[in-house]
Amino acid sequence: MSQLPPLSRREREVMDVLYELGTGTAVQIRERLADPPTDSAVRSILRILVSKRHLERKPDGARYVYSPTMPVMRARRSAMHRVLRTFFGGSVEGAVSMLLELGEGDLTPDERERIRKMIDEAEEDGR
Amino acid sequence: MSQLPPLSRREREVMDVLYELGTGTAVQIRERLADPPTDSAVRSILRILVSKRHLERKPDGARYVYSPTMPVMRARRSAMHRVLRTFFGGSVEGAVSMLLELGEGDLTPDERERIRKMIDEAEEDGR
DNA sequence: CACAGAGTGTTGAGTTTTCAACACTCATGT
DNA sequence: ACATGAGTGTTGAAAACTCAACACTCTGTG
Repeated sequence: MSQLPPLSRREREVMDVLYELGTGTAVQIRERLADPPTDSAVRSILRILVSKRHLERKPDGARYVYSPTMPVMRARRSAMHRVLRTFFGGSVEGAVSMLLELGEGDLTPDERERIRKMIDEAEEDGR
Repeated sequence: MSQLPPLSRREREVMDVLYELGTGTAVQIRERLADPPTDSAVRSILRILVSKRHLERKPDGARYVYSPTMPVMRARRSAMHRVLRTFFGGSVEGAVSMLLELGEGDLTPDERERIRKMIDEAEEDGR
């Protein structure tokens, strides 16, 4: 896929936080970690992630702001693809069904309409 | 969520294989692993996963058959939920859009119809 | 029954992760 | 200028991971 070194558990957790946040400082990231380690532990992990090319960082005044090197879109695609294959045997129908179930409640009529429209469009593009 | 001990990288890979297969022996699992370790390494991991209660095993003649302790449905739900939150900010619409894109090609008109129907049903259930 | 083959269990060691403690840097306020 | 606070970097050691080597168990076949 992208040939980056694999991640340890903590590293993955940090990446998840950053994909959720888009961008963040060491402290912001620490705040979001389950069972948070110390400050310096978080920074060690961040330094490793930078060296593995999973993250990049930019100075912002006195501190650093970290962000994923892999574009969000690609990460999204690959995360969803993995879940689709692993847990739904590749069945889009099954996966959508689960999503609708999860979204039950906070799914507006508006959204539903747009989803219908997307299916229609898929119909046309579909080879 | 379910309070099981966290997984290492290899352990997660093994779990993924078993969720895809449903059930498998040490050798079957090894065959499916990327960059496969030795036989005994796989069994070490399996033993650890059993002790962590992520897997259970049943003797089947001379060998063991391993399977996840967490029901597939629950694992599916939680995997999809994580992706939805982490990569799509909770947006069902965004996630469905990605799925349709991924499924482009092998999505039959039949399936599309059933997906439409699911949305209609979600409409009624929707609180 | 013995033996070959397929599968499993255990041990111990090298490697990687994880982290606390401590030192540093840079702004800001006094 | 100096103290303070918020942020960062480095180190080294404990814990966890990964695995090869070897020993074991079971099943079927001659």
